[in-house]
Amino acid sequence: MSKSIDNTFSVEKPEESSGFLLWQVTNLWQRQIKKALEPYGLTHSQFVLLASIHWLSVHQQEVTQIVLSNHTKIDPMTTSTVLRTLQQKGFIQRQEHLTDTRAKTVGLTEEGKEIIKKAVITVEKFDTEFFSILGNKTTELNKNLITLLGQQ
Amino acid sequence: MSKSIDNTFSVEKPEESSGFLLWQVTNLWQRQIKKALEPYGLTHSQFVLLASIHWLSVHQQEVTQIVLSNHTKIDPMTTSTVLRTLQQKGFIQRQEHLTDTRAKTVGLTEEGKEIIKKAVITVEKFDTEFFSILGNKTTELNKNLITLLGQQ
DNA sequence: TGTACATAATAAGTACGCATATTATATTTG
DNA sequence: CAAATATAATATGCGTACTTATTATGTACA
Repeated sequence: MSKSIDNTFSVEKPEESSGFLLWQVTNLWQRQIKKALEPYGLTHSQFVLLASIHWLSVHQQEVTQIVLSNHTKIDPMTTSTVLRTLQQKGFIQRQEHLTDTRAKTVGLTEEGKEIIKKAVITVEKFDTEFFSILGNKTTELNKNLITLLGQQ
Repeated sequence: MSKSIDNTFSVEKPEESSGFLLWQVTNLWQRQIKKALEPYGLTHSQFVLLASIHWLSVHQQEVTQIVLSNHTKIDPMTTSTVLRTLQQKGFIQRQEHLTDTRAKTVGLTEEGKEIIKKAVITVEKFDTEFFSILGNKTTELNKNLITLLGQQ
């Protein structure tokens, strides 16, 4: 009683696997946010790190690369690389940590502060638009995503 | 009536922006599926392309790189690059299209067929586990993701 | 028929995202 | 205190993911 010639796939439409959908939506979102950030000369990862530095600076004493990595879930190596780029661009400064000489304290420059404030507005606007098609289901989506993140 | 020292962010917890959540969940998923596919020596993109070639071969006459690109939403350049790797690994073969000499017809080798059948089982199992924490909310998530994909 | 436009594939280049390994320094524990 | 262990940052290298530009070929239409 085969429904099709081939039985490799357990679903008739592999396009409807959650993983495949998640991956495709993220790629779509990434592609679009990349465009939205173009005027600022920032990539998405650069934006996330700048925004997180800003956020953490307001709420925490010392912002190290590891703290940033944990907060953004960008792996430490990528964090290091991206931060160097941001330093070259003049948006952040890195100095030795006061007590832990292994660590580096990261902070925004004035230029960095200016650009991230504008970029955050752009990204928040973009995000609202991108997810607006869901209407009140957005909360539902967020809840499910948070649940999935909870798996670690 | 400021709730915090800084008002750059419109939400108190930027961690709860849909975009940021989506990106983080996808990164988590990618990291884990990478591990799940390790025994096959396949990356996720390679898996997606192999699975799509298999799927489309069963349902369509000629599978070209553009058809694959449209189906997977992997951009044409990346598709080209990844397919070359898959060819080197001996999982696919590329030959000139019968009527359109610009195009290349892509097909699985016997080895490719064997490995993708096993890999699909692994990935479907992984996906089920990864999203199982959502229980019956998975349908809800899929629906929302499909809606978002509909934006193009 | 020829010319404008579209399409398929790829070259070259930038930037993640992650794995593994290394260096330097902290911290823990016997 | 010294040895074992953990942690912070980075060098190196692979594999996407995408941009812009190029080559070659197909198609439409005046």
